[in-house]
Amino acid sequence: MSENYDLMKKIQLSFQRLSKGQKMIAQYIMDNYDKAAFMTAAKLGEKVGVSESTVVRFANVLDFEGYPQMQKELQEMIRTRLTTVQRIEMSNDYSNEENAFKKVLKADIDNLRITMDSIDFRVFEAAVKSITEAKHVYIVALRSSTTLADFLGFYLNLIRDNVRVSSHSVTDVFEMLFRVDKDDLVIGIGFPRYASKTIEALDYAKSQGAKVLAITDSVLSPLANYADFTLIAKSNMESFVDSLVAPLSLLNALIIAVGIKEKNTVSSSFAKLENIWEKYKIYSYKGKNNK
Amino acid sequence: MSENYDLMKKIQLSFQRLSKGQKMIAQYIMDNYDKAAFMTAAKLGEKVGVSESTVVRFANVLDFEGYPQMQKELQEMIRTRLTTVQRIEMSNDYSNEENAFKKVLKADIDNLRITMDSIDFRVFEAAVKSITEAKHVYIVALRSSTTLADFLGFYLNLIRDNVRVSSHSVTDVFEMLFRVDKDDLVIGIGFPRYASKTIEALDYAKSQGAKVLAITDSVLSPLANYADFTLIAKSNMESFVDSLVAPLSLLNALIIAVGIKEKNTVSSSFAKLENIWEKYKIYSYKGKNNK
DNA sequence: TCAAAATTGCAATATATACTTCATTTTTAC
DNA sequence: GTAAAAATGAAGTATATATTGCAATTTTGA
Repeated sequence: MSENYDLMKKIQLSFQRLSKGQKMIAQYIMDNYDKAAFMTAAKLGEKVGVSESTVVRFANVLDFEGYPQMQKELQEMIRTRLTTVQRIEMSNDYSNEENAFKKVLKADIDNLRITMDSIDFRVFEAAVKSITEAKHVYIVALRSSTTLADFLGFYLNLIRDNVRVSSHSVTDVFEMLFRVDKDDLVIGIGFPRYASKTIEALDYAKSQGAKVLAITDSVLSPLANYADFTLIAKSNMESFVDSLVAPLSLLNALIIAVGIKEKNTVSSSFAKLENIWEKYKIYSYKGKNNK
Repeated sequence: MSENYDLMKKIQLSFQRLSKGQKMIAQYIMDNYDKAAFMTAAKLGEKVGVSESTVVRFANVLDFEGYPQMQKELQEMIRTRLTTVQRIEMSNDYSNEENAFKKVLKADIDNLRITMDSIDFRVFEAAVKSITEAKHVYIVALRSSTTLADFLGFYLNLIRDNVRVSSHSVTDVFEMLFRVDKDDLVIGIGFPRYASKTIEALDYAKSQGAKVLAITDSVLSPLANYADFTLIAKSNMESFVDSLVAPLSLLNALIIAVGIKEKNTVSSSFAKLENIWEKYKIYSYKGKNNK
């Protein structure tokens, strides 16, 4: 995965022995390589507050023959960051099925990006905390979201006790939530079209004083109304399939965050978790090699 | 999602009324904007096989004052494509939990990218074809992969009849496959650590002459040994959680491809599928608006 | 605190890049 | 098939950009 990040490394390695002005240039390039790559020596100097000459000399210090050579490497770096994904986006050739396939994956990548850029991390942190602190955790989801609930439940159960998942049959939901109280957390997962039973379940949970975490696709989602915390993951897809890719990734992050937090806690599940980590390695190793 | 793709649109709109040489330039820029953005007029001309003058005139035709102005817009376009994802990759700041969260999503984006870049599309096409042509489709998956199987089964069932999914209990698998024959397709989904029951099931299916499609993480996967087609989706994750994000996206693509194919086929399920598309729109619309 | 060394900015110079003219070739329309 | 119109490339010119010498300033180390 690590390609030719050589220039950045080079700058970092040289950083100590640079002059003050050159350090400013180095810092700017590291923080804004995407802009710097397109600037002339003069503009870059102006931006940093240093003369054109200093910029040129900076390039020399880094063993470049001149500024244009350094610039070229910056540009090459940017180019390698523009992967196939973006190229497809640009391409006009939507004719064949291959691109159609790639467009689906690209749409999912976009969903992930948007999710990543728009997450409110304080909410995420609060969600992690509430999962670790709750006496019982209940996961409620219906229709296609059940797959997400199963996944989340599977891993949370490895990490901590008292995690329950609503099964596919609708009548179970309220039975499951019958004893929910203020020390519990109810996680509701729902994406369009939102199942009304899920909403009702969250409503009930809230009325019983339980904490409610909603995982859905928008702050306008009906699930958000009944939630103490709402985590947003995009699920747009230009077809009849609801893409649960971004929500799934969000759950990955959530599970890992909870895992890390639990790992640092002296608790009964600690040894168990350690076990799982260990186990995972073994599995992975065997799995990859037994052809 | 559509930002300032104006330049590309501009080129597309103008395309018809361009001269032959200019069309070549236009085509090159659309296909290689990432390279073009860094070229001088002379180099671009050389690459396309046209004179520097023609390149400059091309910029003029597109209403730019000169070549540098056009180049600037190309560069701006590239900049907007470098999203947070890549910037995090560059950033040295791995200290806080927020970045840790983003790293999980980033890892999933990478998984998707690798999956997208490495898929053998002929296999994908063959897989789609075999799904549409099979008399019965059986989906076999165990452990955490069951969530994927449920998802795939849910949607394939909307599109066509005779789709069966192995449930969570292991004994069911062979009962389910009891009547499998050469006109059937068995889809096996398995990621490390590969469940041996899944492998045995595929082995059995093959011995009965059924077609076998494996969805797994590597050509070296044991599932691949028994498969007629193997679709690869990366599931690497630097933690105890197996990320099923890329596999899920692959299934999205598969489902949509099958859907499109079925849509164009005169068959009993056609009307049903149309119905689903229609339904989806209604759901989506209602879903988004009923606050 | 002071002098040597290093760094810097200005301005002159050199180079790279873009633009334009004009003669030649290609395309278009009858 | 032919002439007018359009497009093109070569070469010269103009402009933008980079480099460097030098004097002024800042930093370093005793």
